[in-house]
Amino acid sequence: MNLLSRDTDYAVRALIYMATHEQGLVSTADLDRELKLPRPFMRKTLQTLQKAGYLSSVKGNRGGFKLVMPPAKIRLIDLMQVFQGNISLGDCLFKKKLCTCVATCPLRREVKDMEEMVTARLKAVTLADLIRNGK
Amino acid sequence: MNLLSRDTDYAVRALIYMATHEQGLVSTADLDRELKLPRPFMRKTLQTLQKAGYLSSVKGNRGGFKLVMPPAKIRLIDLMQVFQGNISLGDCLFKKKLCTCVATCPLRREVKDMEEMVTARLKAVTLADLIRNGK
DNA sequence: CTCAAATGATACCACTAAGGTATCATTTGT
DNA sequence: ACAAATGATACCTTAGTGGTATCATTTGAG
Repeated sequence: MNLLSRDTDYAVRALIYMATHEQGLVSTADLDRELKLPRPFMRKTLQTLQKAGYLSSVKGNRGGFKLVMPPAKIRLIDLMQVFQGNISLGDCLFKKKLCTCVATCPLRREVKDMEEMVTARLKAVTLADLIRNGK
Repeated sequence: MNLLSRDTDYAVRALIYMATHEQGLVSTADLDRELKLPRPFMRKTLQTLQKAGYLSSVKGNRGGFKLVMPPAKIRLIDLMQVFQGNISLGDCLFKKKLCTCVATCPLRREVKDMEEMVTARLKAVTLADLIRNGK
């Protein structure tokens, strides 16, 4: 299982790079060179980050992306939400016709508890934290 | 996302039923009637539980399954392991050629920490706990 | 002015795992 | 003898993930 999807992972890597190399615009090609990640995928990821308000973009030759949000304000949980939707550890099973059985609801309660622990942690972690811990 | 797979969920339901209705053998048909779950799927699940040592089985007419392990010894994490393999929140991304980038390893560390919180909790919960909390 | 280099938008593709079904063989109480 | 049960196993369908391709548009540099 994976708490983080590939999108989220790549996004974090890209953002860390951009935050620690403040030299104007960074293009997909640059990131490809630096991070060795599949280029078209990364491109899509950056576009998403731009739409979500983390990056500004400049089109045309010598164009690229630029980080426009301070790393301390970029929470891991928000990035996950952008790429993976709402975080939940007990997704679909709730919606279905299951859980009519009272006896198993404690199971759901357990899962819900764990979900809260995890989301609390995710809310606390920012890009700035990740950069700090990486040094 | 789902911490528990359907197998695990069904298994828990079945085991709770069998633990709280100690009346000899329980057949797939019985469980189908009681829990309203897809019968052939449940059957496969019970066979797996049998192979894993939680149930004994009797073939033939009037046959069925019987719980052979005390609920207090049945840990949620073990059931999950049976149906879902080793529990992990940061699976595949580790194995790949990623994570060469030092800067993002703090991300992995975060995930690992959360994974430890969750597994600690899962280890602590037994079928007996779930039954107790359901009353 | 032209062209290459970049993003915007979007459609498409392949693979895998999860959830579920079907079938045939075997056993056994009635 | 037969129906009712499990054992074993193969198959199917679907959705999500990871990834590619394409066309349009913009723009700095020669």
